[in-house]
Formats: sequence, C-alpha cells, structure tokens
Amino acid sequence: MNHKISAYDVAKLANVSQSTVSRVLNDHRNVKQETRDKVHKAIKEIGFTPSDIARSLAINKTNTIGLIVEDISNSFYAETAHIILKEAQKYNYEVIIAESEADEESFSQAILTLNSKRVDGIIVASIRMDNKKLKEHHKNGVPIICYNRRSYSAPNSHYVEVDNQQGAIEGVNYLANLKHSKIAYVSGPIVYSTFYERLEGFEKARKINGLKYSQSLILKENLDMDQVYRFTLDLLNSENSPTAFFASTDQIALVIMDAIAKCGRNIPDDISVMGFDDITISSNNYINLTTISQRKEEMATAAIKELVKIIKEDQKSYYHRAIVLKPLLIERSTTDISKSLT
Amino acid sequence: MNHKISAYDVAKLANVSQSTVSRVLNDHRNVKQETRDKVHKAIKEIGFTPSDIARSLAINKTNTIGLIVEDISNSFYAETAHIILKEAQKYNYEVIIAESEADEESFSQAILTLNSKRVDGIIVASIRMDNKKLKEHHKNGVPIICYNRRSYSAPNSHYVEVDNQQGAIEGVNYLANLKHSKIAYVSGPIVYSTFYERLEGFEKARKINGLKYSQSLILKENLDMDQVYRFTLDLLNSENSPTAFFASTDQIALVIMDAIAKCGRNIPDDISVMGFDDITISSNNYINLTTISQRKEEMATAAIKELVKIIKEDQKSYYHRAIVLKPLLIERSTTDISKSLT
DNA sequence: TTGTATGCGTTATCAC
DNA sequence: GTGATAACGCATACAA
Repeated sequence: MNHKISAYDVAKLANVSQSTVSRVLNDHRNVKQETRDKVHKAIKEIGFTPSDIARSLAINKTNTIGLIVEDISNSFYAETAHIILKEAQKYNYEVIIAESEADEESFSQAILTLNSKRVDGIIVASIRMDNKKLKEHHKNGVPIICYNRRSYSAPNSHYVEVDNQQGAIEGVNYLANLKHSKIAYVSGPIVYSTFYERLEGFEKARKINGLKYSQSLILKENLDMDQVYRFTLDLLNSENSPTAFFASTDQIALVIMDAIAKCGRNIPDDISVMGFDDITISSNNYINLTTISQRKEEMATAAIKELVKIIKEDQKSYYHRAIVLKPLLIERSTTDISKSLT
Repeated sequence: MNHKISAYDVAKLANVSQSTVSRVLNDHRNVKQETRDKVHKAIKEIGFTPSDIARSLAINKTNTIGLIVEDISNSFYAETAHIILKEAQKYNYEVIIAESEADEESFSQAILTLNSKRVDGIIVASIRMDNKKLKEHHKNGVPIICYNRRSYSAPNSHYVEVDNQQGAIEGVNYLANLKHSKIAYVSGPIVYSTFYERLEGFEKARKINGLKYSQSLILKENLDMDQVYRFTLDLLNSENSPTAFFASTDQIALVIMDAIAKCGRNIPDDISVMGFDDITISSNNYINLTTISQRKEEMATAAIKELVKIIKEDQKSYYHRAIVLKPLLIERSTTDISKSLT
C-alpha cells in the first residue's frame, strides 16, 4: 500500500527533517536548491503522494466545493457538472457532486454530507422556491450559491440565474409573431422558481399578445412524461387543438414532438414546438429544436467565479450576489419561420 | 463559521471527555444511556458536525471511492455516475468523480488526484486498451476496477464489461435476418477495447453471414461527428449505398439518422439503423433506436459491488475479477421487422 | 462506563 | 536554511 508512506519517510531517505519536505512540497523560498533536489529525488524513489486529508486538517480548508444536483444522469445537470468541474480546476478547486431530492430534508442531508467533508463552498443547482432551510445555512454555514433556481424564502442568499420570465415572454412573442394565436403551454413543477417564472412570463405575454386563453391549453400539474404525452395527444385530437406548443423544458418538448409525430402531424408545418433550456440533444439535427437557451455555460462560470470570490473574502463581510443573465432565443427548425410577419 | 466547533467543545458542554463524545458518535456499546443523551443534547445545542477529514486521518480510510470518466456531460458517463452514486450509498461509500482524457498521462494524473484524496478504491470508466500505467497502479496502489473498457496491457486487473464482440455479432445476425446484405459499419476509436471488440464482432459476423464486403462501407478512423455525417451522406449518394447502418454507439447512430433524414430517406423503410449502448434518449419514442444494450445498470452495480469486496478483503490476497455480461438486443423502430425472415 | 494519552500526516511558529 | 514542536479534530489503546 502506497498509503503507509508519509513525508516523514521521505525525510529519512533524504536526510532532512519532515518540515523541509513540507517546504519543498509547497514551493517555499528559503530552501537550498541542493536539498530541494535531494527531496524531490527521494519522493520519486519512494513513491510518495502527499495526503490532502492531513493537509486539509492542518490548514483548515479543503480546496473543494460541493455541487448539489437532483440527478446527475439528467443532461442538464450533467452538462452543468462538466462545466463546473472544468472551471473549478482553473481556480484550483476540486468538486464533490452530491445528489439530492429537492425537498428540504434531502437538501439539508446533502448540505450535512458536504459539511462533514468540510467543503469550502457549495453550489446548489436544485432547490425548491419555498425552501426555508437555506436561509439558516446561509447565515451560519459555508458560502452557498444557488444556480438556475432559487428559494424565495432566502432573499439574501446568493444566486445566478437566467431571466426566466423574460425568456418565456420572448418565446411567446416569437410564436405570436409567427401568427400562432392558440399556443399550448406545458409547465414543469411550479415548486421551482424557474417554472414559476416561466409560467408567469407565459401568462403575461399571452395577455399582451391577445392570445386565446383556455385552461385546457395549459398543463402545469407535474412533470410526469406519460402525462405530457397523453396531454399532447388529447389536445391534438380535440377541437381545441393548438398550432404551437411551448414546453417549459426541452425534455418536455421532446415528448411533445414524439406525440405529435405519433399523431401523424408534421413539425413545423402543422404544429410548431418551442422548448426551454437548450440541452445538447436539442441542437442535434435530427431534433433541431427551437428553444430558449438557459446559458448554462455562463451561469456555471459565473456561479463558480462568484463562489470562489465569496470564499476568499472575509467571511463576515460578503454582500448578497444576484446575477441574472439575459435569455437567448435559438431559432431552429421546429418552428416555421416562413410564416413570420416581419 | 461552523467549523470552529469540534468534538472537544461538545465534550465541555456535556461535561464529559472528548473520547466519550467520539464513542457516542460511533454508537459504541458501553456508554450509559444518560451520558449518551447528554452528548446528543449538547451536539444539537452547539450545532456540531463531525469532520470526515479528521476522522479519515485517524482511521486511515475515507469511505470514498473515485470514479474516473472522460466527460461527465456525455450521457453514458452521466448515467453511469448516477447509478454508481446510488449504489455506493448502499455500501456507505461516497464517490468523487474525476474527469480525465483517456491518454496515459491524463489517466495517471487522475489517479494521482484521487490518491491524494486517499480514496479507498477507484472505478475507471475511461481507459485505452493500450494503457500501460494501469498495471503498476494495480500492483501497488489502491484497488482499481475497470468499467466498460479495459486495458489489454494489464491482463490481471479487475474489470466489468459487456461482451462487446458478441453484441456486434448479434447485431449483424439480426440485420442479416432482416435481409440486409449490404451493411455499413461506423466504429468508434479503436484505441478502446469496446470498439476494438465490436469491430471484430462485426467482421466475424459479416463473414459468417456472407455479407458483401467493401472498405467503403466501413468507417473506423475517428469519432468526429462531422465526419460521420459526411460519410453517411456520401455513402447514401454513392452507387454503393447500403440498406442498413450499424453504429458502434447510439450517439453515432443519431448522427447517421440525421444524415439519412436530410437525404430524404425514410427510416426504417428505406434504411435501417442499429446502435450500440442504449443510452436514455434512444428509448425516446421520437428516436426509438434499435440497439444493443450495454447494461450499464448491471455493469455499474457489479463494478461497485466487486470493488467494495476487494477493498474489504485482505489487500494482499484478492484475486483477479473479470466479469463479462451478456449483451442484449433491444428491438425498436429504426429497423424494419416486417422483412424478418423468421 | 468513562477519562487520559497518543497517533494519524500535514502546516506553521518558533528557535537555532 | 533548517530542524524541533505544537496544532488540526478525530479514534482508540490503555487506565482507572
């Protein structure tokens, strides 16, 4: 086992003290080049890997941040994690990914786990808008920054998000501009700030554009994909059939597209579909979904940048960060641009 | 900051010694219920979270395993990570995900990082078949188990994989049975054992079934998606146009499907497509790709189960584990079953 | 049943 | 420049 080897063993081999080994390891000045070489040679020879565990204990920080996601197999979280992993590296931080349901108890459990590991900061990518625990964690724990979603119960917590309401508004405006007057909307669970705000945006824009309103055009109960599928099928076969579907996530849009295809309708000739998020698969030409970009890359980059700043600041003095990015409509081929009014 | 609070503070508050606090924390017998209660009360009151860092240092293990993947945003790795995260929890292990290119240097770097963190074991989901470093890590480092891919240069290392050659054979047999006699094959990079063996399987089955052979039907240069796209397009427009495409990954199959659609051909009426891996999106009805399942779930479950066993065993005595799962053909709608001979 | 003392592998503060 | 030595926060052998 490698792990029996400590800096002390290196010291013996190099005929120096263990503190000198430590100095060499940390690139201190005031070490003669000669002994520096001796130590490096001994390290190689004996096969020594310094222990981050012991180091962390000694310096009281881990250079590690925690990332809480709901389900890493979900492509949104997976892509987020990838970006954060890469970005963290730039700041010389490692990241530990913790999965957690979005409810308060799971959330607190995840925070607890990460606290046990003594992470220096936490990015929360999965929180319900009514989460009340965040507030106290924010007050007396390690720095936490919310990503994509936030809790309205912790107004002073840090967060990075895209302007979801604005995104939905732009989406509806875009569809209205394509002469769609009857638009169906499928919401994700409105326990999340993202979906709450997207729905609000949809409603606002619907009114502004004077679009038809019907309760039956809107699905906002839950995110069960079978239900979305049936909803689409039923709507398509009803007399109330819309000419466009606005899905609050790309994942939902895929299900809607599936149902539309099964109905024998053509996209976008018969029915237009618009998503929200711009996950990777959406840009695949076989899908090619028109969508509102969530700008994961910018969100993630900003989140970690701010978090690192907060960590490095005097813990007491940091002020409240609220970063809101502008949404970005990406026009692809599930909406028929030939009908454009402009 | 939470982190100033140690078991010692709890001890003072509860009027016991720090070792008693430790005993309570670890559920030792031989602690009076009364003092147990006292301690728990104090823990709550003072808001104490034990440090895994210090604990790990003391007991010389971290209850953590490392997972090395190429790119967590790749759905194959993301889904793998999800399963492993869940499974690890059952064995009371945490997991640290490290991204690494598959080349030897990146690989060794990732191993080094995980070793610094003193993980108890490592699952490698991304290794080239010619990797020579694995062998030495296997001999004198923490337990390592390869997942999905393996290195032929380390024949005694542990691994879990699906029978890739057999999978490709079954795929070709299936297509041949649908009267396809001209089948194109797109390989992934054959620096990986998976693709090496799938290609071998394809070749074997091609001969057995007496299928047409032409160098132009096979693409095995690299995994650049643009190239796959052009390859498909060119082939479709050539006089050598095949009636079926066998893609060595579902991701590749998606690109092929895209190109086919762009050519105005219909799937499966004009052209059949078969993938390999069965990633989540493949079962989406809008895609509905016929494919060979990699059985991630079983692979991942087996990998972590074996790894935990190896960790718990006497480190010296563990024998070589090679777990090979049977592939599973999943018939969906990108292959035309109406032409079936049986 | 509980307390004392020691060690885990580092870093950091002193002296020399 | 370098070497003792005391933390860091926990687990544990040994005493009591």
